[in-house]
Formats: sequence, C-alpha cells, structure tokens
Amino acid sequence: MSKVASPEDNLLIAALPQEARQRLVPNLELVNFPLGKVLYESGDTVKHVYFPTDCIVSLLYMMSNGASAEISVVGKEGIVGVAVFMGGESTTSRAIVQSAGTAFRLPRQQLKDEFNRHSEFLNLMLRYTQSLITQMAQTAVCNRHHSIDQQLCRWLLLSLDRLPSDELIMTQELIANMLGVRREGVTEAAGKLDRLGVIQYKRGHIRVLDRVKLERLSCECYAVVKEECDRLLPTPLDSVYVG
Amino acid sequence: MSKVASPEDNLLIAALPQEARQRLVPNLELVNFPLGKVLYESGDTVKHVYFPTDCIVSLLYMMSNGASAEISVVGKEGIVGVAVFMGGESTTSRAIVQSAGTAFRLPRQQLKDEFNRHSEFLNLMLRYTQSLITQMAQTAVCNRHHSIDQQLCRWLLLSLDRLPSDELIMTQELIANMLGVRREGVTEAAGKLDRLGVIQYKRGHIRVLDRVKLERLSCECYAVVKEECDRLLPTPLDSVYVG
DNA sequence: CCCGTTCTGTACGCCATCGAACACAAGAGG
DNA sequence: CCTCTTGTGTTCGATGGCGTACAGAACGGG
Repeated sequence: MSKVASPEDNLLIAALPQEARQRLVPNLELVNFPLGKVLYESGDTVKHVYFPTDCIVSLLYMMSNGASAEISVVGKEGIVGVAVFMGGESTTSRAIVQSAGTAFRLPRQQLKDEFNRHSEFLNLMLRYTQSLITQMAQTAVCNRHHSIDQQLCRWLLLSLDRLPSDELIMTQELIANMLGVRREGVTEAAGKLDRLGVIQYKRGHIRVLDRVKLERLSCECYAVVKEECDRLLPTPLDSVYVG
Repeated sequence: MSKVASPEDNLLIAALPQEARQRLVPNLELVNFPLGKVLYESGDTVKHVYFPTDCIVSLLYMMSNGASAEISVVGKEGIVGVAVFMGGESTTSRAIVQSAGTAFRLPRQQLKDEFNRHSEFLNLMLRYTQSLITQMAQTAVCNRHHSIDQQLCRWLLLSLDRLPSDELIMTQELIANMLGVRREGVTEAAGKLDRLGVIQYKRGHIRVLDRVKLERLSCECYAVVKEECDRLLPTPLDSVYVG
C-alpha cells in the first residue's frame, strides 16, 4: 500500500499481452478516489473507464424512491465502465467508490480505438448483452424491494413483449419458479389481477386484457428494462397489445 | 404464428447488415422447442446459440437446495448463449424454454468464426464482463433467497478479495445501502459475527479475524462468484488472509 | 364417462425483515 | 475540555412472504 501504484496492480492490465499493454499504458492516468466519490451516475455517458488498483467501486442501482441495491462490485480484478465497449455508452447504475484508493483512468475514445476491428455483428451482440445485463441488474433490485404483486406484473409485461400474442401458456407453479417465490403467492397475486379485470386466468392460460392497467400496477423495473432495450437494440420490442 | 418462421423474425438477425446476414443464414437450423425444454444446464459448454422467433427462454439460476430464480428472459429480441462470444463458453445458469415455439440455432464454432478479428484485449474485456454478469445474477438470487446474515458474509468476502488488506473501512449504514437492507439489520448481523469472533467491528472499521469461518457462514453465492472469476480471469483473486 | 393427474384456491401459524423511535458511544473540531 | 456530529445498539409492533396442509376444479386418457 505504501508503494506507488503501477498499472499492473490491476489484474486485467497485468494480463494483457506485452504489445497491447505498451500501447495502453502511456494513456493511463493515475487517479485517487475518496470514499463516496461517484464515478458516474445512472444514465451518464461514460467518459472514462477505470482500472482500480486498491479501491473498490460498487455498481449501485438507485430506485426512484431512493432505495438502492448493489448490483456488483469491482476491485483490482476488473474495470469500471464496461458500457463503453459493450456499445451502450451508459448504464442504468451508478458507480460509487466504496473503499477509497487509486485507479488508472483511460479516456473512452482511446479504449474504443483499441476495438476498431469490430465487425458490426459483434457490436450488435455486445449491445444486446448489455440489455441483458440491465435486465439482470433490475431483477436483482426487484427481488430485493418489490412485492410479489408488482413482480408478477413486471414479469407478465416482459414476457408479453417477447411473444407475438397477448396470451401466455404458463402455470402458476412455473411462474413461481421464475420469480423464486411460492406458488401460493402467485395464486394470490394472479387472483387479484383477475378480479381487477387486468388478466384472465384459465388453468395454464393467461390472457392480458388491460395492458395499460398492468403497466400501472407494475413496479418501475419493467419500464427501466423496456427503455434500455429500446435504446440499445435496433428494433424496438413492439407493445402492440395495449388493452 | 401460422406462417413458417423466418430468421428475420428474430430482431437481432433482422438488424444485421445484409452481408453478415447472408453469411449466417445458410448455417441456421430451424428448431422447435416444447415447454420445459432445457437448452443447456448450468456449467454445460454452450454448443449452439439460439435465436428465438416465437418462443421465450428463461435464464434460471438453480441453487443447490433446488430453489431457483429467473435471472433474465430472452425472446425474439435476443440470443441465447452469449457465453460463446463472451469467451467463457459456459454460464452458471440454466436455459429453459418458458413458452414453446421455434428458434434458429447456430453452431458455436460458426459464431466464433464470425468473431475472428478480436484483439486479445477485447477478449479479455469480454471475459471479465462475463464474470461481472455472474456476480449480478448471483446477487439477484441471493437477494431472493438468503438471510441478511448470509448476505453480509458474502459481501465481506467479495470485498476482501478485492482489497489488499484484511480491513474494510465501511460504516454499517453504507453496507446497508449496498445490500439494500435496513441499517439495523446490518447492525444485528455484524453483532453476531463480532460475538462469534469472526470479525472485529470498530466504528467504521471492520477487521476480518477468521476468514474460514466467514466462508462457512456465507451462502453459496460467494463461492459461485469466486470460482467463476477464477475460471474466467487470468489472475485469480488471491485469498491470502485466511485467518 | 370415469378416474387419476395436474392445476388452482384458501387457510393458519410462523418468522425474518421492516419502520419508527430513541439512547448511547466514539470521534472531531473549536 | 466541551459540544456536535456521526455511527452503533436496542426495542417494539406491523407485515409480507414462507411452510404446510388440504380441498375443489379442470383436464385428459382409457
């Protein structure tokens, strides 16, 4: 800790082949982060990527009501700002220093230059992957903070967007597996939606009758994922069945 | 639904530039999936990637006690099997058909051929990203199924692996933010660990005294993430401070 | 048409976590 | 040394979701 930080203290940089590392190192800038420093906010364009050497950065998801959950943590083994090479440029999480220390910083463009050889196919795949990552992060948050009722709404909407009709063929048992809750919890939540006229449940068949109401009953997590998918992917998920 | 599926029904394929699509399409095989079909198990090497057209595939995380949680869902907007081009070849989740239908399948090698131009740097970044994705998935699962006590252990271990010492500078308030729980919950969990002699808590300073015991008290989530990081990344996170 | 299987609805006690409120202790700064 | 701020410990009632148990309904095959 007392010696001066070297780029190779970051395990990713240390693992680069000589030649790539030599191209990169001259562009790295040593930076010192205090506890609580925000590297970027949710939605910010990532201007630099950071290779921590002896600090820890949390990827925190902030909900609109102020509640939060850590999605992931990055230290000397990693890099902060994967959105740059995933292609999305920004993420839905905040990066905040959880343990003060140093990192090396690299301007976004210089990282992208290193990736010039991408085929368009690869770019597309990476962008899709980022949308998937968003979905995972949101799932983690949703698991922590939202009720079964809200999660069921979110889940129905996500599934609906990915299907060509307004009917799902799905037992409550299976939905419970997906959400990681008891089947009885799903029965109760689905019963409420049925009574509200939002869905119609018939032994393994769910028909969505009022999509707008479903969206109102859902937690914010659906909208976040939807918007991020629309932003990242070339073809928006059609939301045809709007009641 | 009644017409024959075309590769372009998948939005990613539809979004490819003409030239890339033409290279790809002849290698695509139309497959039909019943409900419940398992495309791959956790840990399997992914042999094909799948582009759904009118089915939905869930990425399910299965815990050792049989409990499960859906990490993500893939439909016509996506691709199943990102591990192939992320570089990890396998993932810690199971892919299971949640809504029967068709997809196009592409052998792994043919996808990788398309990516031949990768620099080694890119490959490294992608592999790291996969480890990050694992961490997210595990966080989602952990949020759903594990107690605050277990999660605190997991969190301490993850942080420890990413720092050069056995001491964390971190208030209970901040930990609570990270875990998405109340501060009081952290106080109680930390108090237990302190009484067990596993950690020593002193107003914003946590020293880990017995790492082995900490690992025993943690849920499985720590080990999963640790192993996946070690597998995917060139330099293993050192676990020097073992009591 | 009947019977077994699968799916859904409901009820009850239990417990982890929450929300709120408050007391106290350890440092930091003047 | 005193005071203010920040961090920690504890309590108490409320509650969402869990585990368990069981009954009825819908379907499907013989």
